[in-house]
Amino acid sequence: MADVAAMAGVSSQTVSRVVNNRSNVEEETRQRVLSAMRVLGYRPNTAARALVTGQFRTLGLISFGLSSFGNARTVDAVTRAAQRAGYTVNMIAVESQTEQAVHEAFDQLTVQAVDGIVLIEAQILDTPSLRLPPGVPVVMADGDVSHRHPMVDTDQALGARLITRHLLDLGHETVWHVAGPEDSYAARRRAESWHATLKEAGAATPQLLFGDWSAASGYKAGRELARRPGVTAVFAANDQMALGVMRAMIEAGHRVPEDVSIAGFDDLDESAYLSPPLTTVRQDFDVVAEKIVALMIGQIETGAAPSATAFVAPELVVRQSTGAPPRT
Amino acid sequence: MADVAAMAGVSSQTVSRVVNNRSNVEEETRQRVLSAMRVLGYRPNTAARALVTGQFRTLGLISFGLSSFGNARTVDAVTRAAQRAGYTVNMIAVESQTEQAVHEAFDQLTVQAVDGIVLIEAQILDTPSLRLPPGVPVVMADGDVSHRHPMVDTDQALGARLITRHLLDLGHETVWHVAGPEDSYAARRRAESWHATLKEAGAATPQLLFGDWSAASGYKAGRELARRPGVTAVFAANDQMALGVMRAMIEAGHRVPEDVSIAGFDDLDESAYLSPPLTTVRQDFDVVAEKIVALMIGQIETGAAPSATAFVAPELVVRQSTGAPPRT
DNA sequence: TGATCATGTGTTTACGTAAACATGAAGAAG
DNA sequence: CTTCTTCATGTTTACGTAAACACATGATCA
Repeated sequence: MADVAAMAGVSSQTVSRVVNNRSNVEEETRQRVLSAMRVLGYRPNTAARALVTGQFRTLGLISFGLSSFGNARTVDAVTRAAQRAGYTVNMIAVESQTEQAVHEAFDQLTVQAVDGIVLIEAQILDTPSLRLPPGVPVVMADGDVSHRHPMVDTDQALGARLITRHLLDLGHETVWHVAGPEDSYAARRRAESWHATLKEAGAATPQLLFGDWSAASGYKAGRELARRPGVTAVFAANDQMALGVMRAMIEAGHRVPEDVSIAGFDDLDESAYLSPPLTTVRQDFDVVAEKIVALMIGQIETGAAPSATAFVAPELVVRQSTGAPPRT
Repeated sequence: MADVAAMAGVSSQTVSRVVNNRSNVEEETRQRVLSAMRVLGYRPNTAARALVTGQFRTLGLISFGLSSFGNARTVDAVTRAAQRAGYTVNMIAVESQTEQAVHEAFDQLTVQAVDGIVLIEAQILDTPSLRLPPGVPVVMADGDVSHRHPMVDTDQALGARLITRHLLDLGHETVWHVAGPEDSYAARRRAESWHATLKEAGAATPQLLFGDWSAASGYKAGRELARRPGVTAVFAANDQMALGVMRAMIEAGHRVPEDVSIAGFDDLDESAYLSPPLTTVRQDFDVVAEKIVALMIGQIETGAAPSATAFVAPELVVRQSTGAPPRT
């Protein structure tokens, strides 16, 4: 910076003003500084800048890994949204979903310089015990509404209702559900809404099965369901598990959708090309990410901590894995 | 830090020594400082530390998005490997795969403070024109061997050979190939190896089809192949495209694998649960990531720029989507 | 015994930037 | 014509840390 200043024949403070686009610099001087910057290949030193401003223009992102499609899409979308807002994303993948691990991640991020933290796919943690570093804004991309941090999420309840109603409307007497892990808010909300929708419709509420979002766990649940007579409709809490259920059903000799209808949740890019193509609920991850980043930046720049909660509506996508129940 | 020093009755320099685990601090003093740190909730300021050391303990990661499974797995694995090595990862998702965009990403990362840059899924760029900022180590996770940067990758050629040989050994006269995009090194290497393997075996070398890694593009290619008589074996350059090909074949009334064998590349978690389960080649992303990070950190800490290239062997996974050709 | 050395600690300084304050010149208002 | 503004720019300082150097103290060696 000193070199640039010398070359342009101004003080370093003027260079700083040009770099930060301050108004009170004469156009001619600005040009002189800019060309000196170009010639010398000047790059501002983020560390020094952060030291003096206390801002890093970086968001911390804590997630539980990218193997689940939903997480990967959310991480991707948040990263892009943050970039558009001029922020960089510092990602931390937490191995196990324990409070201890999340805690360490927070520590690492606040030690590492971030202006705010986005927590994705929050498992159900004893959050009061998570003494988060004060002063660091947090936004959750899943989690309990009662948290003292703003939260943005797909309207899981609406999605589950849409898919359950769709199956009931096709004439199925009831709908079985393969839920996500018990300690996931998203999984819980989907399951609760499925249950409520069945009750509203006066349908029986079959026993819940649990998976861990993976196709393997869906397959396991599917084998159990395949053995059970009278199962004509299954709603899996995500597409990966739906895929596993479908495989198990087909292996057991059931036809989809003639003998059993199967629906998922997420709408992977691949889901339209499964055999048969999967009926599912599409989440708009981009909109969720936009809102997360907007809330985040609002908090960072105003200092306020709005306790806002935003839900984004998902959309039912009917394909060929669901149909009318077999006539008995 | 000054507060901690005052509380422990030492100089700030001694606190610094404790924080950095220097040897020459008396045990008793160390304990006094540590407890003062705990009491005051002291967190070192990364910006100040980086300013004075010139190190950020952060890796920049440039990728073209997480929608392709291979990328997502690589990003995930690199992040975890970096974390184990005490580094944080700063992720940048490049929208379009142009030199311009990659260039901007580099700029953003060097302005943002990183010690090194990992470039994933490098498209074929006119790299000489990419005047990368000097002094910042770069490791590529795909790309041309001739680059002046170290590269780590799965042995694409071996993988393609394994799968092509597998299909030939089953008795197929030849194997069709749906390649990834033309400007991808990985896609090109897989296609070249497929071609060479066919030639070695004296088999015909059918016309190449191209996709863009997505299931949709695989479906499109599959519809074309389904119309063509005599296609008994298809090797798609990744599992997502294989899925699309499979769907197209099934829609066209071909049975898999009785009429046509289909194989992929990557081994998604889901691939074992497709109908039928997909024969594919498993890449060991974790090992690739480990090597990337090791090379990266080696460069950062020694300052040397080894022009190393490491290939990680993939593994053939035979499932039910491939079988003997139909008897004519 | 004195010189040399290792060890634990303190003091001073530099890192690169932006905020706060200071200055001088040109224009506006009275 | 004076005084007050406004604007463009320069000067000084602070941010929090670690490196470099300095200084005691006690141990080790010839």
